[in-house]
Amino acid sequence: MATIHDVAQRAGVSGATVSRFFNGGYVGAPTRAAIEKAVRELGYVPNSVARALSAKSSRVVGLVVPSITNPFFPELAYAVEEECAKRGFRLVLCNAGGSAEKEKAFIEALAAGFADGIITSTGNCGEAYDRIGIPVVSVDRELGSGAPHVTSDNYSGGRMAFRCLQRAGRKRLLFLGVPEESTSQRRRREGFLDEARRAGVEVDILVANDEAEYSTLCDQADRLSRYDGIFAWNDIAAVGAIRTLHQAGKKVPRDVAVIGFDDIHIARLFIPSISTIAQCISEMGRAATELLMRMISGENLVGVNYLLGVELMERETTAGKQGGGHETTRHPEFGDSRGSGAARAYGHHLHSRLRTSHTGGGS
Amino acid sequence: MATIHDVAQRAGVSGATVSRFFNGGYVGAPTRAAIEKAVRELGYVPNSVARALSAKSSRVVGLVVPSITNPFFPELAYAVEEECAKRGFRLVLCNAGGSAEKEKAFIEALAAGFADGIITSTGNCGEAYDRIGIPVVSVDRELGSGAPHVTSDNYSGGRMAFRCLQRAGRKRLLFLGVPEESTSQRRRREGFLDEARRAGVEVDILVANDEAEYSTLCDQADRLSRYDGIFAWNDIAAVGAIRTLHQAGKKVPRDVAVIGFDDIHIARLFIPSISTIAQCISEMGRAATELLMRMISGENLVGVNYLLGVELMERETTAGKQGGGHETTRHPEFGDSRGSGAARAYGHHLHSRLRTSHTGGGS
DNA sequence: TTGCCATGTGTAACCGGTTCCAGTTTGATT
DNA sequence: AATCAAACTGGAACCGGTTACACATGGCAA
Repeated sequence: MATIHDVAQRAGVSGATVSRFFNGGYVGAPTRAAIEKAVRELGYVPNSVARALSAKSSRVVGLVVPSITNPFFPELAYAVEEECAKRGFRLVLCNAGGSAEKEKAFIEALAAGFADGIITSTGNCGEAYDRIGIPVVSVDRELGSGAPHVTSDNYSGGRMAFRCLQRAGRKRLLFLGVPEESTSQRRRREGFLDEARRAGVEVDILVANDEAEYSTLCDQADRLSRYDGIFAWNDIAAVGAIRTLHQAGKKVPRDVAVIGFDDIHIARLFIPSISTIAQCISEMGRAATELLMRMISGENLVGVNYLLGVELMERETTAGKQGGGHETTRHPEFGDSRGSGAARAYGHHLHSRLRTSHTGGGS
Repeated sequence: MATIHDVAQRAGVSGATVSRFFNGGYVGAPTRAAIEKAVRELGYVPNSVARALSAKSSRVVGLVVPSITNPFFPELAYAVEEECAKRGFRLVLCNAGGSAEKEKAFIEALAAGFADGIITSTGNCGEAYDRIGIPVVSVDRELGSGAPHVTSDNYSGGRMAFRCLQRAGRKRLLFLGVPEESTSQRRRREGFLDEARRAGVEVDILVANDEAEYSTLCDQADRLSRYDGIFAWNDIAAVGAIRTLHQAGKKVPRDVAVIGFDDIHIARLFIPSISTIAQCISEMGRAATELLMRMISGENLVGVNYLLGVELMERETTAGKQGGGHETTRHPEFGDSRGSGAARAYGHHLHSRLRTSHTGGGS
């Protein structure tokens, strides 16, 4: 690989001038032409590592996710990457895979000059984010520290899920979660339980082993069959539940209604199509990236948080017991409303109304 | 952030000694203790950028994918990342999103010192990989250049797909593809068509607009309904086809049988479960990484290619017209057999038999 | 005693850029 | 004509590490 000095020599100028040629400084027209020629002939591309060392900035953002096989996270990564690219940043996807050890290693590596900032959707080792010296924003999770976070209104989503199942005439309800308790899962469950309590309905909780994501929960078929309404904490779990019920000979939604959370692509395509609480994933990615960029520019955003509205996508899996429509119905019951489902599906950028909360003091 | 010089000063030694402390060289016991103490007190972590500049190696591998929302690629990324991590390399996921421009930018950035090697599953701008000076391995695609590639036996897979539909008693067959013609898609189609020709069966081809991945192909419902057997070039397309047929009031597999390709997680969970030609994604990732690592170590592997066996996973969407079993049946008709479905599902590492072909001369 | 090797440490050059500063040339202003 | 600023360029320091080399010291064999 040619270096800046090779170019300089060939063009008959100094390295400093070549550097200015690339970074915008005084360069005379003849010099400029000579450098252009040398660059072309040598196929010179500035070395990004050397540049990063000198600039003390790599223009790289690290995104730490707990899983890459749950489509929610690739969809999030897509949104973050888009927004980063717009601002000339590159995205490095780090899949912690549920291992706190791996996550810690990623954080350390990212902080060691590798990245200018971190967006994380994993909360396994919150303390590790505290003293690393580069900006951190969390999305879909809350870190213990004062790092800004972007989350959906999970609590309202939980309430919506309950009301949806109730409208479908369901009485014996179950919340289906996983062992690692994220703030997101907790909020969803609390909303669901609170709304049930208010309605005087009892709800059971089942913590399924999530070790094999996409698991069919086979060993839990009997358990699931006891209910006629299930709120799965995310869409992947909903798919697993529906599949399990199917294999146990139960019909969804006739015997059991199921509602998920996230509105990943597959929810709309599944047969029966899966009712779910939609998060605006692209907006989450956009907002998180924006916050991070502001922090990288030096702003202090401690305690600045975004809370995004969610929306009920009522599809086939929560049809009423008497049968019901097959069309998706949108119900922005609580929180702010969001853009239309069609727009989301085609990736348009929605600037949904945000609730910005300041829970801590910026200095 | 503390530098190596801060540590050196605090420990009362030179920077070179601290460097040796980290990289293994002669360091006396008392010196070692002093450095350890200083490192701990300062929370020192070596700067990876400076290290990369000096070592002329970043220990980073770039993985370029054409899409991140098709679960095949996250599953591949997972496998590659695992293998990289084992060897002390980090993975950078680059989502070209079908844009040749974006892909080119990624390649250039990766080659500019950012990465030590590239694994690509995109073939949009093959020439761009030619003169970049770092090792390149392609997976699931073939580059024009002599870069080693790891692919599944797509041709045999196409033949299996035909035989599967034929066994299910289907007569009016369709191949469902997308406009961007990858070598993978071509091989699958050719295998399918050749086997059909051999059997004296005519087959139609439909090139669906893939712009919106996960599209329901709504505008094509009439067209799809004309057939009673569809071979979708990948599982995502199969999901789209099944959904479209469902909305058009056609039953799968009663009216139309559908078979996909890849065996992504959702294929097994979908209702009806989707028959598909399984690629051993984890093995593809493992093999590609291994080849790349060998190239990074200096080996010349021009023309060394891996061809991995595929396996028919016969599920519900290709049940016979008279109805049929609901269980998955495995059919390793052509090519080498692979590990059991169960093992795959749980992510065990299979060392499937490989066919290694040498199509060019290493020097 | 001499010589040699293993061990331990510091100095300085280097990786490939960026940027401050100083110096030269040119053109416009007073 | 003298002054000054703008345009242009090179030298050298610096970013934070690694490593070749020189220089100690001490133990052991010849």
